[in-house]
Amino acid sequence: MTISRIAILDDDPAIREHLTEIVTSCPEYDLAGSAPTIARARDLVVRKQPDLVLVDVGLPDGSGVDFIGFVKQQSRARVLMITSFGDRETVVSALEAGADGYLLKDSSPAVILDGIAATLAGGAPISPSAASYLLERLQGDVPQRAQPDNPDAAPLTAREVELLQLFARGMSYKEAARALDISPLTVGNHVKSIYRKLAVHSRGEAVFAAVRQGQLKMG
Amino acid sequence: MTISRIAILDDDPAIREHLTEIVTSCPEYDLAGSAPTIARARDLVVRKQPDLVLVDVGLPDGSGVDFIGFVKQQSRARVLMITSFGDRETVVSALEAGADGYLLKDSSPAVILDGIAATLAGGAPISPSAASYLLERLQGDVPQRAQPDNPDAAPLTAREVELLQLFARGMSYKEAARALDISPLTVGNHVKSIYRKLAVHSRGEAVFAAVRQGQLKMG
DNA sequence: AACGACTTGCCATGTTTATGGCATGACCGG
DNA sequence: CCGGTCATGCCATAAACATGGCAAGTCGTT
Repeated sequence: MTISRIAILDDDPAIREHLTEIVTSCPEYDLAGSAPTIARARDLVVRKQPDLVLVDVGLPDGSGVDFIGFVKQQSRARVLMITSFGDRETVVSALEAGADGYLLKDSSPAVILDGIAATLAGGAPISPSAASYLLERLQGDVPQRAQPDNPDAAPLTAREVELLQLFARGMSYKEAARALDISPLTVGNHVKSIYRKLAVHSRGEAVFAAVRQGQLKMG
Repeated sequence: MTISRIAILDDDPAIREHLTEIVTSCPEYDLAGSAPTIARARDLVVRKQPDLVLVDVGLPDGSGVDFIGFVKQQSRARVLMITSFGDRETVVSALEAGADGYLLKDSSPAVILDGIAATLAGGAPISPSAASYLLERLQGDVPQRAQPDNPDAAPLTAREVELLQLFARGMSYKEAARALDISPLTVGNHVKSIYRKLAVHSRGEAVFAAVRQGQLKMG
């Protein structure tokens, strides 16, 4: 594993130093540079092409959020927000802009190091209080259809899902049977199971129910 | 601050014990109970009304994901997933179903304790590798697979969509006809139009195609 | 070894679909 | 006013489907 090169964007000298220490204390990270302003950070990113940029939000010459887009456009660097701004607006807009993680500044050095490692590994470290805004979105979009719970609960078997896919693509019993190399009569039996599990009585209803429950994906 | 009461749902006795130790080692948490199956966990949640439930995904009698809805419906407990299932599908569906956090089982006891505290405090602890799936959604801006566009492009009429909805809910021609107060024979004519427009030959295929094209919504 | 599940196979019967063609009235844009 | 689309209606038929019951072999779990 090669050494990862990290850049820092924060206007507070004390915090820059703090982050610098955290980064350089780790043998597998080098500091590619640190900048107090977005303007200088642009330079840094373009010239040094770091692997990861730690970004604050409140900068003298603008918001760190606006800087994210630049980074993503000009390099392949990952972006980890480390800031004290924990409001919904900032969190969501930063992540929408392409940030790969969002840590609050009260995070311990250990958490920050973990976060850096996770980001470089393709993960997305997000402080719990920030993540809750994400969930609001996700859950808000989907108004919670809680199923009335079939008594005969419904995990379809692989075979059954396979059949539903064929039906969704328009196959008849006979065609599906040929596709799976089984008897059309067996297809009928699988269909019985599917109908029982989904509590339905036709292929149209079954396909719909399966899609709704996420047991049948579209491609 | 009163003591928080926590319940555990996990089929592995060793893990139950592990989590029990973590929870009870902390003076501000009590163990409200632990269950190896969804069935027993339902009981637990209803009777003890814990403040937080730690839930695994792979249970003998179903997926922990399906259990989330029950918890949310029957109590005000928060739900923290602690599982080794880190795949996109599971993560997203769990969080959509209402989970308040998602930690992978390789998390250290300290991380789990932090996660429990954060969840009870209204936060949403999410392991970085799981959170990356959330960001995909947010940043992906819904990539919207572009359709190859049928030559006989297909805006279904209101009537046709109406019919498809009834089919998706399992109605036969006759039933749909009664529901719409038209002749079953007319239903057949609408079906012909639908099939032509969607280029399909069965209700199953039609429902699937319509859902995929966003012309048929689920509810 | 026994139990449950998934998968496979068959029979039989009544119902429903899929698809062709043909026709009327309403309505809208050119 | 004419052409097109929409919604409505009817006839007919071969094919496919929905559903019941029955059974054997392979699993993994108990």
